Amino acid sequence: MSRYSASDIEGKWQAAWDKAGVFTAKRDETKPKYYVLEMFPYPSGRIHMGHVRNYTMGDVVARYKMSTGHNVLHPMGWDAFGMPAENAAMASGGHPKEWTYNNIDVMKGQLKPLGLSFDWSREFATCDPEYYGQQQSLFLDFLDAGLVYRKNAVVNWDPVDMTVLANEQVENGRGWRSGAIVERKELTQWFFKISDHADELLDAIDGLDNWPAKVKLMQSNWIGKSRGLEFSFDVIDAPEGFDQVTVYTTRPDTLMGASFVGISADHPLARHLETQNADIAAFNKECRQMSTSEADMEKAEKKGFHTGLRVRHPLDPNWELPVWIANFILMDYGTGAVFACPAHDQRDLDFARKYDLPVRDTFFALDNDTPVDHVAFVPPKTEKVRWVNHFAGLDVATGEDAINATVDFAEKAGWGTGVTKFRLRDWGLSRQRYWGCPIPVVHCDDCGVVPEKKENLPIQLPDDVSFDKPGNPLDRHPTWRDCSCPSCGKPAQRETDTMDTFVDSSWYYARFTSPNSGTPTDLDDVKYWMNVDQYIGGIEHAILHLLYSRFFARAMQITGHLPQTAVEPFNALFTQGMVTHAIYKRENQDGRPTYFYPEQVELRDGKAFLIADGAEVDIVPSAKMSKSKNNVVDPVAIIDAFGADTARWFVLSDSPPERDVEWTASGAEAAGKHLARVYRIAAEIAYENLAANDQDQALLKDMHKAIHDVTQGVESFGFNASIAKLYGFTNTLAKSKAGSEAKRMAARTLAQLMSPMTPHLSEEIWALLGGDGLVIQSPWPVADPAMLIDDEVTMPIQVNGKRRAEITVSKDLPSSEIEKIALAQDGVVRAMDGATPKKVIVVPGRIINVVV
RNA sequence: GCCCUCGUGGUGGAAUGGUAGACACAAGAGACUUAAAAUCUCUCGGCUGUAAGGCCGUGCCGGUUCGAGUCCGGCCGAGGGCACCA
Repeated sequence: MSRYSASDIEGKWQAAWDKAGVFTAKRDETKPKYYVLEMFPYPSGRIHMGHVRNYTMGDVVARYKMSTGHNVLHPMGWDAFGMPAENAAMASGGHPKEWTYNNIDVMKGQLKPLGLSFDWSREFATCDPEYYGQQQSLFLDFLDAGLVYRKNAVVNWDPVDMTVLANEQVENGRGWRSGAIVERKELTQWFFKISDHADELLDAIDGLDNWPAKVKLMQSNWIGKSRGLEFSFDVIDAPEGFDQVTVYTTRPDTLMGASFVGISADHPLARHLETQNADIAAFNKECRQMSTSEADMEKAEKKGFHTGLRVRHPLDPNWELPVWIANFILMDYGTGAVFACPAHDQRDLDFARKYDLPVRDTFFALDNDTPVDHVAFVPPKTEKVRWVNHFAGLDVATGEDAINATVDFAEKAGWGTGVTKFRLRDWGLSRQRYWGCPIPVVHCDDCGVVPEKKENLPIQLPDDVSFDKPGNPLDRHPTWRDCSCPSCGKPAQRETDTMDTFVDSSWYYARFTSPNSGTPTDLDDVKYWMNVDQYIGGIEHAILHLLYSRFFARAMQITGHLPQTAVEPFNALFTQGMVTHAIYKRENQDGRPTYFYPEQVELRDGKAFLIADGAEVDIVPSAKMSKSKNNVVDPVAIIDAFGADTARWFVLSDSPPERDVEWTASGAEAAGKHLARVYRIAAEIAYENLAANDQDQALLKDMHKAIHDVTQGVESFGFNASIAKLYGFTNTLAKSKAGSEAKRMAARTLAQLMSPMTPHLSEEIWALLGGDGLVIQSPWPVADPAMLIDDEVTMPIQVNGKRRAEITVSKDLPSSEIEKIALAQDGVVRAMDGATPKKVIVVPGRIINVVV
């Protein structure tokens, strides 16, 4: 009997699957289709544990669905545009294209040995001209349908490198290369009109039954529908054209607590004032010297500048409020102006205290005049509150009524309007970078912005570009921009901006259904395959990627690229947790950190020491694995040492799939040992002589329980639970009596139940035990419900909630009998200490609780 | 700062409101072996007790309940997202 050797069997079975063509998806109207998709990877260079975890989970689902009679589509491709390729080109002088395709080769070579059930015939990379050409075609259709438009928007601008920076390239307000203080700069950019669909995208969340609740909540919050009041303050001694300042508030009930009006530094009034007043100009400039990241803005010190202007309170013409420019007010949300109520908003309160502005109480206790001192006090929807308003005096109402009453009053009096607003902003897709999909439009002196003709697509990226200086090389390419106007034919210039890489990943799922189609999608194919039945990916994509994809599905439906039935792209979503690892770092003298790889570090007594110099380094526990932090772990070593099945089994074991998992090196070896044990047990069974017709009932019962539990685990993404049951079933099998037909059948069933997780080993032992054909093509075993019921149940007995004894009784025994037996138990009698029970709770089959 | 999530033995984790710690890892003891590896068996939350048993225990404080790891409120800590990282 030979030892288990992964390297001997894994290649063999992968070849067998290829030969049988089991993973090549073809339309087949006679079978139910099942489309399982994992978020495709960015080709960063090497696969990491997160990829292995993600694709193994998808593979389990895909293989399980194949076994249950589905026609499965399980494709794989590459999200291949993006900044790292340009960064690499700048750092080491290569070309982004070469870097990207090399990485794809390497990573595909690393993925292949895992034996994943991908239909590789559908593979594409988003940087393939065939793909981004179709994306340009989609863009033109969206443009035609009014789903895209141009407007000004701010970007992070590095004044030294003269280039646009991504938020991640801004470090403490400075450009990552030049170290220059970053400025905000306005550029004309392209936008998708996602906000037109805000309400619908929000409403449709309710129908996403198989999405995680937290993702739905995050999306809802992100879309951020709010009801509020929009109204204007009259400006006293207003500058020409600025008679009023319009504000939006979701808390009109706090209007009597107003203490000042705040406007954004980008507000038209602020922009006007800075032309009149150098101090205001300086303050606004300071406000604009801030990253565009919302987190940075919110964390920055709250600062303001009194404009000297005053406005009249709408409820009291004699009440004047000062107008301040404040650095925390976003021009992009609402009207770019707010009224501040420091009594009920922490940020307003901080601001008021800093600049010595009044704090006016608006809410009071029901029975006395004590103000509600809670700064973030939101009146409860259903309970009544006492609050100050100027149209009805001190009044009592529920919070909701208070808000509605103010809106009603404002509308009737004619100084305000109840409006619905969304936090969701339109999606800016323009990027001033080379390695992305060119936006297929032309700028003509006579005709303005003109869409490129479809027959000229794809507009391909030029290969002869240099990355020796920062900025977009398309801008400085000698000839690429030159073209003729698609409308008038005169010499014109191409747009040099490329598309946000989120565009690429917003429709790839549809392209996988017909990757070679001459149009973005083939209608027959999308009708058959869409929607994605199960989408699996990282929780870090919970908002942007998923929301953009949902928008794209709608836009593609409007433009006829998806059928009416495919409004939502993903029927079910599973968000896996991240693979995390400690970060080892050391602060340099200039304050910037240096990161070290795990293998450069030695761990002693919970501290980390750099092997090179023996000195201690800082440990940041449990952070997302990230290339830039050097805390990635390479799974290839594990695959090489133990085989694919071990790596797969290992990443599925122990941790619940949705939870983050801290990577530790131990454990892979144990997984390998277990698989070797399974092989050994199966091989022993295969060579046993069969005794006559021996039915091992206990073994069969456990087999049916295993079928039930493993199936349930796989169906509900409880892979760790499935594996725990498989361990238990393996132990039962190992200890069961040799030579029974039942044992052989149980071993074959074990092979089937393990096959989604360890497909190679399963094929091997399936064949060893005389299974028919390939295990991947065998129908999934079905549990016999009769075998799942135990005749006897063990029930704990509690006295006042503390466990004192347990009894084993027939499952059909009436509660009154159970109660009698329970009360007679030694432990129960002792705990009751002579008292008579007040109450005895018997939960049949579960527990008995005696209350004394 | 805002939105979201998580917190259980030495470790990963299990537990439809019903026996907390399943299943594993690590550790310890033993069997086999000349020896080692491999394999197999046993022990394994803390305190206490010869034992039977008892007390404590799911980040902290409080609440609901016959019964709370689970539900509710408030804290503390860690992680993810915050629109140009993918």
